[in-house]
Amino acid sequence: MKFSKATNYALHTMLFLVAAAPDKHIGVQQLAERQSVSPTYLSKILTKLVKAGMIESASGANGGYRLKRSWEDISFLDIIHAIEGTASLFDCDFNHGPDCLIQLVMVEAEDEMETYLKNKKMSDLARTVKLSKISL
Amino acid sequence: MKFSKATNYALHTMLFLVAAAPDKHIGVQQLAERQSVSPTYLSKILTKLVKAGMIESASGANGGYRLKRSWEDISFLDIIHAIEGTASLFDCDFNHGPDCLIQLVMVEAEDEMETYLKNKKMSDLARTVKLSKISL
DNA sequence: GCGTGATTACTCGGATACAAGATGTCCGAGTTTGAGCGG
DNA sequence: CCGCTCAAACTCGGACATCTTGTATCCGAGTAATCACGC
Repeated sequence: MKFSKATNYALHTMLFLVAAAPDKHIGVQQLAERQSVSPTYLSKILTKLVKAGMIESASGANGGYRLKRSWEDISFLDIIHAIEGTASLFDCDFNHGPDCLIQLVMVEAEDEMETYLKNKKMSDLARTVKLSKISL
Repeated sequence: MKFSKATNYALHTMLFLVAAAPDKHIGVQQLAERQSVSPTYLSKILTKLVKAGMIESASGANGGYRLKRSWEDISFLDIIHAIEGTASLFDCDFNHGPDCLIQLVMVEAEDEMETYLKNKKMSDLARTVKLSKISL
């Protein structure tokens, strides 16, 4: 039970894009270098974000990744779901029927976390970054 | 990012003990049979709960597991922590210094879930079970 | 100067390798209960 | 009826096998910009 490193990479990449370059194409190499990951691996992760519609990629020289138009509303939850999938964190696959009390509690708990993450927008965070000049 | 099956087994076992037999020793075989797990594997899981001080084991004939005296206050979180460990779900192990904004958000989100789970006591759930006669 | 082709700098996607953790099994050792047996 | 021994039922813990998943690399293919060259 841990968030994967891939999620960490995705979150940091998105925060960087939102805070530093909302409209420019940034090459995977540059993005990977900041986080000490191999470019090919990061590319795999970012492909998921592309499929989720948050960013778009341009191939060829001077290519790279760029935010899509509607990036203002992207939340932490969006990114996490894109990387980790949307499946429930807990499944009681016994045959108690669908109303396993434990399952209900766990799903509730998960919802608590998710609503928090849903309300945390990347753009809010980016504003904080700019104000306090924190390095990414 | 998923809760392990072991957590599921642990939660169900605890709920069963609290709801059905708060003071008797129950053999691992019987507990394992209910959940279609091998007894040796379940025993490994329950050992963790023993070390966490929630239940105690008695060896020998008619042995088994039994709740400890102070079982009234056991929460979901206690059990989950005993099985999954108490480490944070997310760690940004870059060298941004300790105040990585993303890390802060994720820890906050985790706290949301944990406080919910901390307030869900097993004994509350057991009461519901008895009232509604739901099968475990 | 202008089109055309080659080169370069990129991303994309599949195949593959590797490591770690979750899951599950096996077996020997220790422990308690209870039955059997002899005095 | 009492006490001793022994077998049975049980848990404990370590060692091991297996499976899945996360992490990462490699490479061939495709694509867009740019450069070079010939007309």
